[in-house]
Amino acid sequence: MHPKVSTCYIAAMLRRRSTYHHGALKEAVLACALAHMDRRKAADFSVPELARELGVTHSAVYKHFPNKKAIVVALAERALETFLAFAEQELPPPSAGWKAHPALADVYVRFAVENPGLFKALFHSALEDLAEYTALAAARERQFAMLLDYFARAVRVKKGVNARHAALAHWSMSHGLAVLLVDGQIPPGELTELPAGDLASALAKLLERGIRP
Amino acid sequence: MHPKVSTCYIAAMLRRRSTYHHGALKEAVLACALAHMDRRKAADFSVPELARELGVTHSAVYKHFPNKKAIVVALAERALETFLAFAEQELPPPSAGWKAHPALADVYVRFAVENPGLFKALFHSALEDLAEYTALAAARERQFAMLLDYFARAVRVKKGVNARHAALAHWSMSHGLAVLLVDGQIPPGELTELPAGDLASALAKLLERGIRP
DNA sequence: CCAAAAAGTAACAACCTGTCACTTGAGAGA
DNA sequence: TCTCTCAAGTGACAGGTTGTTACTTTTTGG
Repeated sequence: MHPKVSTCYIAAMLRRRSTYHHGALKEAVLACALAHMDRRKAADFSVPELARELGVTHSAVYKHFPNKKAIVVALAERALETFLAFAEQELPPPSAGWKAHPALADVYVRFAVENPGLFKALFHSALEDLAEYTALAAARERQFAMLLDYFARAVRVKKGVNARHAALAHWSMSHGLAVLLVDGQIPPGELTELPAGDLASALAKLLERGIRP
Repeated sequence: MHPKVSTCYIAAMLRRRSTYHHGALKEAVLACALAHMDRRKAADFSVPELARELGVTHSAVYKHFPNKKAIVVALAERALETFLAFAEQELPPPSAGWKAHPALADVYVRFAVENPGLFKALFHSALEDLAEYTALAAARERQFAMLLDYFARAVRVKKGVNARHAALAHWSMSHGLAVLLVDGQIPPGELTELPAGDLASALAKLLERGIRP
């Protein structure tokens, strides 16, 4: 959908453009910004640098986005869409019950590792105050609620266990692993002994087996 | 040790200083930067703004720190010290075995929530490339290793369970909860039903009890 | 007491965010 | 086809930030 290749493609197209207007700058800016967030760990980019790579003045970018924050917001919206599509494609239906949990944790972590830029955009510090972006704020709220709901369904709840708290625990576990991997605090090779493509569920099992006598 | 009050105190002292040199600017800059990182979620600050609050030219700051990164590094070093002191004061000795785990998770999360600025400094994006700050890099490496070691000791390891992986799972859980709380993704009131001052351990127990049939 | 070093200042360069007046060209309607 | 309008791009600018440099002031050690 938004492969990294497209950046170079669009950029090249732009550079040898013969027409004054190309009509693809908005998309190109998003792709380029995402590429930067994917590559650099700093989770940031500079508008003039994007514009330079796209062979355009930085003012042109501001014709499509009111400010830099809007670019991050657009990426975050895209991140929500992408995650949703990924989850729908990979996850068993919620009716699958607690067995679905490892899959959800795994999908969460894999999404982050395979799309570090989108993941960082979703939790970018520029999104702290979304007052003027109520659409994204609502969407993110909804998505987090849905996530927690899914986690809660996936958890087999014993009596006395608050399902929401258990869901928060699972979210914490998945999010922590995702963040530590994306930030490079846990080196990628660290988990190679675990079943490939199932890191989170494997860790969850370890946690479950290891914690009690 | 480094209370938030000291910022105002030092700043006031500086503002009505009669002497040309006050000899406390370095400390004042650190306190002021920490205050900013505590207050604002953005985990960032601007050197001129700090200097303005301290009644000093921004160039003066650069007499004490070669660059902005060095300020973050100094805060990160302080974070390591503070966390270590906090942990030593709060934790049972490693020989306590698996029973220590909930305490460690709890200490980790409480440290983050009570010292959001220090916690953010420790994982600040400016620390990505620590090539020229080998001291901090080594210290952080050591500390993370120690943390994982402690987690590993705290986990009761059954046969077939890789202790390091189990420790990573616990770190992920603690870190994820800390990040989500500090970033405000989990509202502070969300966990009020859980035993106060023992959030992480309560969640770990939920995780343990909830995951399996 | 004085000379050197420490600490602060002012001015500067380079970059980034964002704005504005202006220009260009593409497409719609007569 | 011609023209008019408006979206899209340009260059110049203002103000903020990082960091440097040459200069000034104060402290301090011999």
